[in-house]
Amino acid sequence: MSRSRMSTNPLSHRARTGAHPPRPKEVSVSKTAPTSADVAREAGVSRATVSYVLNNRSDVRITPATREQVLLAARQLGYQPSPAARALRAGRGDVVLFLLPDWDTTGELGHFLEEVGTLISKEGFVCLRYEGPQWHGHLGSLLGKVTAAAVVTFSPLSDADRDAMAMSTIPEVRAWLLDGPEGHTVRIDQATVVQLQLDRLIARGYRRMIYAVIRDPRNQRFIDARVRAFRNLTVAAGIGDADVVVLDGELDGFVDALTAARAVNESRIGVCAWNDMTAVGILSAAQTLGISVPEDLGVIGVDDTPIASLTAPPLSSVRFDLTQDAAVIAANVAETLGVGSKQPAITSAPVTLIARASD
Amino acid sequence: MSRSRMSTNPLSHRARTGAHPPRPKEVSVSKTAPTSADVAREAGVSRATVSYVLNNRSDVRITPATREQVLLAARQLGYQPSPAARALRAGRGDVVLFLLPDWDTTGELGHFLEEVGTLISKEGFVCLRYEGPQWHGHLGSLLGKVTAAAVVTFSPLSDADRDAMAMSTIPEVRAWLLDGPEGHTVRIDQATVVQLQLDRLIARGYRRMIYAVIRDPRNQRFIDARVRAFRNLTVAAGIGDADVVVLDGELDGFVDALTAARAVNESRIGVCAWNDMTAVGILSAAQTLGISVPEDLGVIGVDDTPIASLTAPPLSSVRFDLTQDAAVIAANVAETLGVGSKQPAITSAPVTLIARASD
DNA sequence: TTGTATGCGTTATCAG
DNA sequence: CTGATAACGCATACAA
Repeated sequence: MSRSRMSTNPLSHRARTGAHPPRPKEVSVSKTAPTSADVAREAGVSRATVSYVLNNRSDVRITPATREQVLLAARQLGYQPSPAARALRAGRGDVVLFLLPDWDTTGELGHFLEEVGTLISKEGFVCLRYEGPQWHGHLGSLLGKVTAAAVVTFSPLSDADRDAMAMSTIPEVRAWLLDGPEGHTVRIDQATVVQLQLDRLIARGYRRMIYAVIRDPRNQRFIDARVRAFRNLTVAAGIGDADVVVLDGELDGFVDALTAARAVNESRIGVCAWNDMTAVGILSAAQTLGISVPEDLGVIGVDDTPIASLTAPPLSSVRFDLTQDAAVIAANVAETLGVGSKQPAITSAPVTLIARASD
Repeated sequence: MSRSRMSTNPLSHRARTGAHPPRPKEVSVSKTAPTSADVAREAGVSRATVSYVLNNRSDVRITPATREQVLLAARQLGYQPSPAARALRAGRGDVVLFLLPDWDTTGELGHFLEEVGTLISKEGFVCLRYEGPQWHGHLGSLLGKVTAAAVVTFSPLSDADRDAMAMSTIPEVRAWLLDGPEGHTVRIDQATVVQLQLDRLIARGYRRMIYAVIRDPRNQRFIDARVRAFRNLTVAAGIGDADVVVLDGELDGFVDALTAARAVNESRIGVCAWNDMTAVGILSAAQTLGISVPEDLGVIGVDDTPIASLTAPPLSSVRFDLTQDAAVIAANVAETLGVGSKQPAITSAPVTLIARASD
């Protein structure tokens, strides 16, 4: 564990800590935030009374007059309780930390996160995101800087991070969209996604299938799961002519792949695309080669992104809805935090196919 | 009287606190995190010494032996300093809060945010994002829950939020990508983006221009700025036949718009698209209508997203690079935090056109 | 060089 | 019902 105190200059942040310098206690415009003691003085009561009023506790009875005094003083001074002091006193903060993998948080996943955040905020907590690849391996440092009430992870942590997490007393809530073996975690069933694509293509008369995916290390785990599902499902469906093509993000590669596939034989090809962008590449390659969609080739994307409505022909796509899962995660967090009331049943995300013209 | 009664004795600290809550304090597996006092006891030194060693202060000299003792004890106990206590003591926390508008943080903007985060983390702070539309109007509540060292805003705050910000003692750093009038803030010059599109199209021989944009309230301010630039620039370039079409995200609308444009006359049309997705719509509409690109119609997108390489033909696109701006913002934050060393010159984001086959 | 005492702002407890 | 006061964990002048 890194015990380095980082480069924080010990002198600089002494600027506002009034340990030494004589503090001019004036009601006038001062740069230091007012404390509950200031409010108490202004209202002519004790600090305890201020605390009682501001936290409006039901087990203590305060004279309405006193209460008003306190409220007024607090408003006048613009009093805001110090989160640091509260956290120190309470033993935990009000921040729920989202540890996001290097995923694309646009679209459905973004909604999911927002939904969870909204739900949790109802319990008086605030959800902050730590995003990008930067935090990997530095979780310990992070936890040393922010007083978190809980950490929500969306994928397994690295060894170092897991250790840091275990070392701390902060609870981890797992919202693993992929890796959860069972139970207390959300699962998007990747096999269902592929199955919907295949079922549709089979229903439309395709007998020859290709799984097309753009190489992307960020999503490797998801990709692996889907490819596995594709292999299993095609075998189960008795489709012998199934293939997986891995591409990089250039049109040429798509054209080549399609050319090669057509060279084998000219039968109609059904393409299960990893996502909508991959599907766009397939459509473009087909156009380039003069292959007509959906007459000679069908393609179905995943995610139902806005672009699916803008291709020619418009793209059929599989979408999943994480709304229910958001509620599950929020409930898990609430329970972990000891503020939960209800416990929604565990559901798996509804997955549906949005049919458009690409087949 | 009782004032003098309770002197903080490092030894009695634990022993005598058990007045009310009988807290069993064992060295064994306890759920509470170890404190610096625990480390001190374990190492057989005072709390001050522990603090000195752990913050490795240069103005105090510690016996190497003692230092090792402390370090060892800290490691053994898995000691992690409490952020809450540090924040309370220091008067400010180590969290820099990014207040993100409801923007798409994929692509270049995402890189920008990561870059800023990485830079700031070098100064010992951590950047957390508060994302989505949810926080608008609730900034006060947020600031009451997290001990932030600074808040970085990317667009103007609402009145309520601005008041809350002003009420607090937390400094606001403005990284307004669009609204900054001048000076201390980052600016993506929207006019330059449009200019690059137009220059290219003019160079390729187009004399009739259309600005195409997909309706999106989230980006309205950016859209307005670009449309304004388009109008000004086409007038300045002596292009009389310039038009702006606002679409929603369905292919039909694109087809209709292009049909209408071709109905006026059959001259070649240059399309400045709001972004790559809009450009995809244009390409699809052209394909649907049998208009060949780039022979009869040219289109240039913005953002140079991965999809630009996957259309048929591949899409020319304008990209901007916010790396330098990230450094500027990071420096601003550092300066505000009083930890900054250098002050990079203010630059505006380099904007370039990536030429592909769509013209 | 190390130990002692104090305060940061909040809340809980208990005596008036 | 109110007032005084003890912690929470850390950092640091100052004394030894």
